Amino acid sequence: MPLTLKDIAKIAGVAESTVSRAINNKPGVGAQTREKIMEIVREHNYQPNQLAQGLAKQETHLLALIVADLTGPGYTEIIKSMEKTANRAGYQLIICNTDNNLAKEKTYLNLVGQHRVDGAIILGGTLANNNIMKLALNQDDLLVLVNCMAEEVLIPTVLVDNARGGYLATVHLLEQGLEKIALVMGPANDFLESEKLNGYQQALADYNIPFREQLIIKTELSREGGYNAFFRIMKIDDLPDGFFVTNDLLAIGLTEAIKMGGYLIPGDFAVVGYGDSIITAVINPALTVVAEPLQQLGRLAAEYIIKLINDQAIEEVIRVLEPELMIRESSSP
Amino acid sequence: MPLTLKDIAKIAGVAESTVSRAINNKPGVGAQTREKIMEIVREHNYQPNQLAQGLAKQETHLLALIVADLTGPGYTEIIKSMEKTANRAGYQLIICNTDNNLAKEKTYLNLVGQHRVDGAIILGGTLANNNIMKLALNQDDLLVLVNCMAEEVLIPTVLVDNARGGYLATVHLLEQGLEKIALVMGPANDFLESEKLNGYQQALADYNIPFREQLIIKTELSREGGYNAFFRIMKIDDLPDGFFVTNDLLAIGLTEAIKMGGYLIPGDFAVVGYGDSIITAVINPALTVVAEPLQQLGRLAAEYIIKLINDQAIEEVIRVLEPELMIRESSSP
DNA sequence: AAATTTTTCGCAAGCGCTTGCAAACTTGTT
DNA sequence: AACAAGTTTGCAAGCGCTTGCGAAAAATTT
Repeated sequence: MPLTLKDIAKIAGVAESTVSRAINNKPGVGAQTREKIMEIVREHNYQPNQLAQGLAKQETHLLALIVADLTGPGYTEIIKSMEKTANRAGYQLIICNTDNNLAKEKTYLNLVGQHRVDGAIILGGTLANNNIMKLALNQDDLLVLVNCMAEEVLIPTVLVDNARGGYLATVHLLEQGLEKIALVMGPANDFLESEKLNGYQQALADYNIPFREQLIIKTELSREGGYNAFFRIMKIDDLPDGFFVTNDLLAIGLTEAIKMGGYLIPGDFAVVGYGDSIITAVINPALTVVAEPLQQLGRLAAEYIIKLINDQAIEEVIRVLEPELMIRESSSP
Repeated sequence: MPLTLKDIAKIAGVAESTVSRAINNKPGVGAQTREKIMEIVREHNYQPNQLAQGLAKQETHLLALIVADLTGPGYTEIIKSMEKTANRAGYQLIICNTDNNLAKEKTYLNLVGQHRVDGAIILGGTLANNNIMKLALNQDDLLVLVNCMAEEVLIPTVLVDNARGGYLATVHLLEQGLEKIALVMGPANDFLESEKLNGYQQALADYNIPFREQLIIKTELSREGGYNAFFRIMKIDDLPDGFFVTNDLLAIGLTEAIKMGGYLIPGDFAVVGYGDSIITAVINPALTVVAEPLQQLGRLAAEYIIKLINDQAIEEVIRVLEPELMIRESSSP
């Protein structure tokens, strides 16, 4: 079994408290004493027991990362940068994949209450606008939201301006001279999705193109959803000339369907996707997309929660990042 | 601040020890006392402080997931199932992304020594065959390896039979009547990669096809690597008629290069990839691949480490799973 | 050289929980 | 009714660390 503080103290011939202060380089230890202690610590490769440390200081240096589905688009990129930032500040991330399962969500949210973690980050999903949140808030747990929105309550949040993203995508298509732009999106009860719709509508308005309900296809966020969406839209009278697709899986399905129908991209239909996942880059043709600053999302989220833990002020409680249009083949003139 | 055991004890009018025993449903508590206590616990929504619990019991119920790069192919799928299994057994996973950085690797491996976690899982990467491992082993830390191999030392490991995978892929191409099969792979110092090469050679031997060194292209595991590999191989005298590519990024680059060169897949060149990532499924043409049982990998790894922690026996210290060939368009006759 | 300030260090309590052991209480047996 | 055997409960120590406070030692002042 490993050495304890007490052991080191005995070896050094000083009190535990002195060793503790030396290690955490706190004042109140003489220079030579400190050096002697540190020497012994190095020599024996002593590692403080973080559990005991945590208990004494009432902190775990652990953060819960609550996410509905780890395999979500771009999540690993976000998480990587989150982990990096957290780690630099001495925090670890623990994975909480909820599978959209209410019971698991509750359990995980409880980690904060159990003093298992110092704070939690909720990444994506619809958990945030759930009534669970209120429970969590009662016990003034520390939370940060990433790429999702809480209703009613105000929680520090980092997200991308999806309305802007929708606007950029739509304007881009309009600028190509297209006027009949279809929007293929996920369920509208998802805040992120409805924002994209807003951006789309705003763009149409700015270009004086009338909004046509027919051109909006709401479907599940999957490849099949995208595939079927195309054939659904091909049944309307006045066919579209361009597509704005709000999700990479949808985009894959849609492009497959278009090609299956014998049409050309961007010749017959221009397509703009959302999210700069590798997938949208490798399909043929490479998709023009609205790209999100994934690393920044992760970094900011980590910074926010750490600030919260350390009682530091947060500049903007709702931090909105700008998306960017990446023009590739699927929408070239 | 939340309630403690002491508070509950006071409310119930019993000793702390009794509450503790009741909560952990240990024997030695009368039925009615237990019920009364549990009632109070529920009513006040008491949650034991896991830090204190851990300190007293000398366990954290935390597992370190050490991975070189979270965005690795199929990793999220593995991790998801790992997390699920661990969670069912009451363990949490903490993310340790090393970025192939030696210092970070050391730090993370130390987590075990610091009593920060009960055990660690190393996923992929080349950390395992590093000399760091010996350090880790000194202190009889609990480790499990997934999709990587340790040299010299024997550590419980779960991996896919990559030789078999290479064999399956090559035989499949041979069965299509092809005889000049190029192998595009990553660095051969990676055990997984060299195993695939072994399988490839075995297949050739079984079909009495002479092995030609020229047909082996070793490159970095990236899209560019795959792209360049094609043009490198097109310089040899006797051109190949099929490709076995050991990595999805390589495969993307390679197929791009082939198409760029004006060739058809599978008409001019059949291609078989490795790893059933969504990427290989969505590119055109959809790639025939050797698929790995990702979920099983994750589940077994979690089971292994938990067994180790609980001093239970592990059936097979090196557990080898079977890959499977998924035939799609890129290799159809 | 004495008195004062400053620095260095150790004592002991405490963080919230578990657990061995002994005390108190049941129950059953003769 | 008395005692053995078993059950239920509480006491107290301990897990490894931090930290406020007072004592001892060193440095500074007069």
